[in-house]
Amino acid sequence: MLTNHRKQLILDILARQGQVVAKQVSQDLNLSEDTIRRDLRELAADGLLMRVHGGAMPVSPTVVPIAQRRTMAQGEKAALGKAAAAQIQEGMTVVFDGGTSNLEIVRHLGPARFNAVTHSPTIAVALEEYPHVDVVLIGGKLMRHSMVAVGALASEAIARIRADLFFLGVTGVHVEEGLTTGDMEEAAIKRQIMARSGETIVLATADKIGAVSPFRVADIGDVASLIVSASAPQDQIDLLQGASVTLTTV
Amino acid sequence: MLTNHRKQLILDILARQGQVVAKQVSQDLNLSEDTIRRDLRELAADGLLMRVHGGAMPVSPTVVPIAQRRTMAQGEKAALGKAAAAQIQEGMTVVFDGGTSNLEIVRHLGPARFNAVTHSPTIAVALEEYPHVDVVLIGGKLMRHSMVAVGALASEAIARIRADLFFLGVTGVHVEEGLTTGDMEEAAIKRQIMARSGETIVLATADKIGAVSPFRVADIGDVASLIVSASAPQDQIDLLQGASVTLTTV
DNA sequence: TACTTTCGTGCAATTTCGTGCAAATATGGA
DNA sequence: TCCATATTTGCACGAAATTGCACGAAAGTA
Repeated sequence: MLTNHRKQLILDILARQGQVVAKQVSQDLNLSEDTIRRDLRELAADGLLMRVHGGAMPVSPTVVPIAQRRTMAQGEKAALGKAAAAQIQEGMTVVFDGGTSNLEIVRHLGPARFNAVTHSPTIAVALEEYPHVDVVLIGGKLMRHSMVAVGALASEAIARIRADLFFLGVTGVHVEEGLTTGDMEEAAIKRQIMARSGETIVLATADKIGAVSPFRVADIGDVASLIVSASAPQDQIDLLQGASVTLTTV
Repeated sequence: MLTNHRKQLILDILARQGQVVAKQVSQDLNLSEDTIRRDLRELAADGLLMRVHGGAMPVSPTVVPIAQRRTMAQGEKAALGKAAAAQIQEGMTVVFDGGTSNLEIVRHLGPARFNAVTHSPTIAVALEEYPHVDVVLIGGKLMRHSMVAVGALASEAIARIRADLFFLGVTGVHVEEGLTTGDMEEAAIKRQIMARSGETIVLATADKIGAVSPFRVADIGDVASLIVSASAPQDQIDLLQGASVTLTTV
């Protein structure tokens, strides 16, 4: 590993997350903390960041407009994405379903190295900016509106995968009708990925709670965890709490 | 091994991986580190790269290789893309390789209905806005910088395809060295797609004419047509006209 | 205050760098 | 063809850079 390359990496992390933790980086790169601290000192001497106890912060808010905008404009989906991204641990294999909610997870990924699997080219493109994440793309016929690969090709590829985590995207979350989506092919693929994954997590914005779409993917009890927006109607949240699922509201 | 050839190779590695490690290159090419270091020194003197301890980095510290290439040769690529898009006929099955040139083809697609196949999620996303085009995505392990799927998964999927047309992307077009690219896996996939396609068309911007990258995809005579920028050096164009290939300059 | 974590400095081990030099190879002219 | 010259390559060796560790100081936490 080249020193300059490592420094760029540190600046990348800073730009993306708004902070750098020396210990974290040293573990990620498998180097001593001394080395990382030396880098931080030198970068600080160049005015590229500001040292703080434990790591570093951006030198000024305007230098990292991207990172700041992200933390400032935290809409409902961004908050859900952040909570979901926190579930990803070093070394995991994680499947990302398509959809804007899952895209929001990718936008809030931390520094953990893991293997990503997705059948959504949109998600794959978004993952490009994380050099420490290995990406496997699932191919197949692309659905027109949802932009996810389905069909026999996708099915075969998924059969080869064993994942730890699956972020499932649905258009309806209903206590009795379960998790539903608008296309039969997509529902089938989602079911198949669930079967190949250790845990399934569903992100649901307020508008999806209590909604029902034509095709059922699974029952609510089939997923390990449900991350819902706290802005959803209280009565719907109460109903979900009756179901046998870990409910997280953000 | 020619000195200039080796230097070109080093620049290619730099563009592809964003860094060059002297030790690594010397082992790959079975040469002493001294030789590689000398090359690096000379390339640095020409301002083509920046020396760092252990190897070299791009001249601009924050340059992302793929992003750089995206902004390069804007008008030239658009013209090439337009000419290539005109080759697509109603009902065809067309494979799009990755790369910015092929992205430009997608941006200039006409109204013809056809089936698109691609192993590049970037291309797939760009195809979304054409509702009359059916898209099949080829999955696999995603290469870091070029963002195309490779490996066994991709290979198996390609084996199922029969296409009429293949828009091949390469980083080097040389009369004697043929069509070359910077990664072995990618070269293998490209070859396989060629074998499954009726006709192969190569788009080449001026900077690729006469260039040679480490891994050969095919000979120039193996492709049906070559669409090159008229702004390429005349002597290089003359050389290509001697080859047995349909040459279109735009 | 007591305890833990992080910081900075000095130091030694390792890696990489630059230069000089000699051998091998390529070039060019008689 | 043969010889002189220029270029390229590999090696040796001292210099410089990088890295990890030790240890006392400083900062943060309860």
